[in-house]
Amino acid sequence: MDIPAKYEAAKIEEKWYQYWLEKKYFHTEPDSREPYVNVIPPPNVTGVLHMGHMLNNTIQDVLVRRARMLGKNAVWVPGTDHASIATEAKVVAKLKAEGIDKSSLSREEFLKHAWEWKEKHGGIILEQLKKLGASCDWNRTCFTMDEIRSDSVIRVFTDLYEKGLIYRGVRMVNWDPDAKTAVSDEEVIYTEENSKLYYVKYKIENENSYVIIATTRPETILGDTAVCVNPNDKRFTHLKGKKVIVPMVNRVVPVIFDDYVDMEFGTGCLKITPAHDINDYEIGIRHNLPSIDIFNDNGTLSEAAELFVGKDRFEARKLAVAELEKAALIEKIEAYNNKIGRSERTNSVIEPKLSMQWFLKMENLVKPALAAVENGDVNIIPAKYKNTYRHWMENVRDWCISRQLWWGHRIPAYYLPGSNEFVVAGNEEQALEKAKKHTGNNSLTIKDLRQDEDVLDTWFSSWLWPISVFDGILNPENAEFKYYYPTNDLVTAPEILFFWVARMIIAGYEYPKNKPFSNVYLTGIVRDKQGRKMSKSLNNSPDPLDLIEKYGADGVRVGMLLCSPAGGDLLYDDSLPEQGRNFANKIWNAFRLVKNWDIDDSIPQPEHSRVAVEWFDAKFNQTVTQLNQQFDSFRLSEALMTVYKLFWDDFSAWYLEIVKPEYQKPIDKITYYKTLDFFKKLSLLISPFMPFITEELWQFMKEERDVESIVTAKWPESVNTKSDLISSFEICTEVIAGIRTIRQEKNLPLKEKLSLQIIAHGFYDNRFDSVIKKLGNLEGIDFVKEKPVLSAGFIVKSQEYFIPVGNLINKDEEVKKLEDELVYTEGFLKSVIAKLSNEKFVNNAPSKVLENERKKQADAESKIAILKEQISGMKGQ
RNA sequence: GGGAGCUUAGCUCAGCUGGUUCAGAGCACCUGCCUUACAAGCAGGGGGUCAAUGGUUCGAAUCCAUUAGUUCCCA
Repeated sequence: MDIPAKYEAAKIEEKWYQYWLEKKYFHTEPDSREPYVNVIPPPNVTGVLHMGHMLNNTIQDVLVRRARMLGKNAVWVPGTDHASIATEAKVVAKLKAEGIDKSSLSREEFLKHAWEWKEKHGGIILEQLKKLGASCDWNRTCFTMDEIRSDSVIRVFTDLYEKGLIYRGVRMVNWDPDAKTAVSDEEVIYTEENSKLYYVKYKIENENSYVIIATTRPETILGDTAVCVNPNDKRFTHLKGKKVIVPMVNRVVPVIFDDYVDMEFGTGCLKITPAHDINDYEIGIRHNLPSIDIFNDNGTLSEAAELFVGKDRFEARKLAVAELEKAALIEKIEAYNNKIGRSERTNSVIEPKLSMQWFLKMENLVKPALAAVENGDVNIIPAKYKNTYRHWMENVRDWCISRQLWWGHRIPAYYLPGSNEFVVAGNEEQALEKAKKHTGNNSLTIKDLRQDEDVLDTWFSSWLWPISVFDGILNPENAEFKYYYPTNDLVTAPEILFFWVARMIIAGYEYPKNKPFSNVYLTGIVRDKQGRKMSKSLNNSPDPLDLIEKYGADGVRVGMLLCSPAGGDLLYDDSLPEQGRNFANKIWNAFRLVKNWDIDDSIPQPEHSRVAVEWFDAKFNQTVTQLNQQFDSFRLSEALMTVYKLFWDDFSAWYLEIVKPEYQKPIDKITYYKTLDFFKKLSLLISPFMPFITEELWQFMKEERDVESIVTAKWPESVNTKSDLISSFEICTEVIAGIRTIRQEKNLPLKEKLSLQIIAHGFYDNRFDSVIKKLGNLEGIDFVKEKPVLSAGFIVKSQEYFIPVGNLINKDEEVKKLEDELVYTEGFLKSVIAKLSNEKFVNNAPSKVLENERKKQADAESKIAILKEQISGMKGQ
């Protein structure tokens, strides 16, 4: 057979992926089997694959492929998220580049552009996932804004509204003046930035004195409605009942007293701007202060500011400082570091702003979701995130679900003509009916109603994802939903534990009244070698597709998994996929070796091959048991390493080397077919991690396989094995290593046959002597009573081994080696005896531990005897 | 400021109920090999006061406390 010496992933990956699709191996329908369900965390519809996706989707694919091999009806539902803010921002930017301003377009016109953009760029990421080998059921691909998903969102909104859980209210929100929308707390990133602290003089009314107030935002002085001090602050007791004059606008405002003020900060005297600071807002409510909103939605100053109207807030700050300086109202300016919140999407400085928003009451909704994680119905991996989850759920605030955008699910609230009253309904017709009933005015038409301009937060659609992908909101009784829900494993990043995971659990208990999934596997964050998060702005993220091209999808998958324990960050380096690629090459070459053997029916199976088969069979079965445990506890990195070592160390370095016939000699039939069978079974274990190369090999194994594709093959059974054989083989490997070490130390050529002489003490296990003979390249193994002259030796488990090496022996060196070992062993024995003569230890330690210590003592004592004898023997020579 | 976690070999990490899995793995490193499956390889080897201190215990990487460094979440 002609198989190239280097494995070339690029040549086969595309072929097998197409083959899997044609055969519809990834598609499932409900049947009598147990389902295994995984829904993809929907990537942004216009996004491109980054390293985080690679990690996340590799893990999902490994889980899904193994479940499929376990005989479950495994389905992985793919899809994309409309991602309101991110997508709208991209469309706005694209239009801007074409000279079109969003504000010049109607809502309908803008949405037309947005949909065009989605059609053009949407789903690229899904095509990229195919390159990775993701075994998604593509027929089930969903989009959070397709018909079923949109209708589900609207249905849920109206339902929650009718339950009294959705309300409209004025709230302080995080306003993004660039995107002109409110963003959630979670979407604001706070960082330390250099700014300035301005000490401004406020004149006390009817007095010729001032209070000094430190502020980082002098432009907001225009919105001040009070000055506040701590009631315990003795410096300001004289201000009781006084009023001060706000600079620039000369507004007279009261001095109020509130515990909130930190006496240590600044001058201990705080200006209160209820419209533009969350704490001021709360103080404002407590003290019944008016609130003056001085900003427009785009961050420029409004008419209410009186000064600098129309100027940008940062421009206004400069102007305000100049104005204050002109009036000699600035006492000093200090450099100051403070935390500035910026929008995750636009990087614009967040403006706290009072605005009318829609909210979902969370207090009661979270209760079953909190309980589910506490009682283990939903299992979070790693468990440390349970604490974080609990903390958030116990301190949950109402969810601001409206966004001032166009791309998304428009809020189904319809305002009555000339009024702020509204009805909430699933569509215009229903809204009209409700409006007529509400007003008693039957002449109303659809045109009289005005739908709310806002859309819903993106998470308000993705929180339904595990339900809505099976149409479980609109048709909760449908057969698919009943079969597939609840799903099994959710794999996602810890950063969206709250935005998404927690809310899905909430929705699960509110709608189908059942958990959305049983396990949440939180991956780490992919970082670069310096520990920095991979990001576009740092330009430190490799393009996943380049990596796949360079190392093969299998290589990249292995690379991602090798270093990613659940919840631990992954410090990415090119050496990782390289290791994966090397592994693929190793597998490839092992296969080449086996497939190129000539078989001779007439030769009997050599003894060394017979025991090797017996041993590897035991080792394989033992490893499958271990592997299953690792999978079941989501220790995927460890599982991969287990398979890696089984193939590389046990199978390639030991088993194949034992059974390998001499150059250009044929192999016996029994060993050949046994080896191919091992290869087949090893491929099965490797295939969830490396689906492409294992499929390629599978196709070469036409005679051995029972199904056409490895995708649908059965995961090997684990049977109980003789661990005795495995430990016996370990001794054999130590003996071989001992021989090899002597060969290397004495510079004995590999081709020169040596003889091994053994002084046996007690029972000598000879089961693997044929193996020792072959791999040690020995001409024979003899048992002797005394140490042969001019020989180098070693001890394994109180058996003495010697290799006669003629004059190459350096007596002094050998004696030194033995003496070193003697010193060590005597020290060891001393510590064991100390333990055993400690009465408290003997009385308290479990018998198993005691037994072990006694065995240690016996072993050490016999070893010391041997060493002493050898040393005196050497010296006597 | 409040909360949670982490610190084990040069790097990334295991170490699950305190005791033969107790100091481990992979990579990297060093030495010798182009031994006809694989140099993307083979064989051999070195390397750690388990962050520090104190405590509990017959026994601590493992449990407790304090400290230092670090990461994340919330404000």
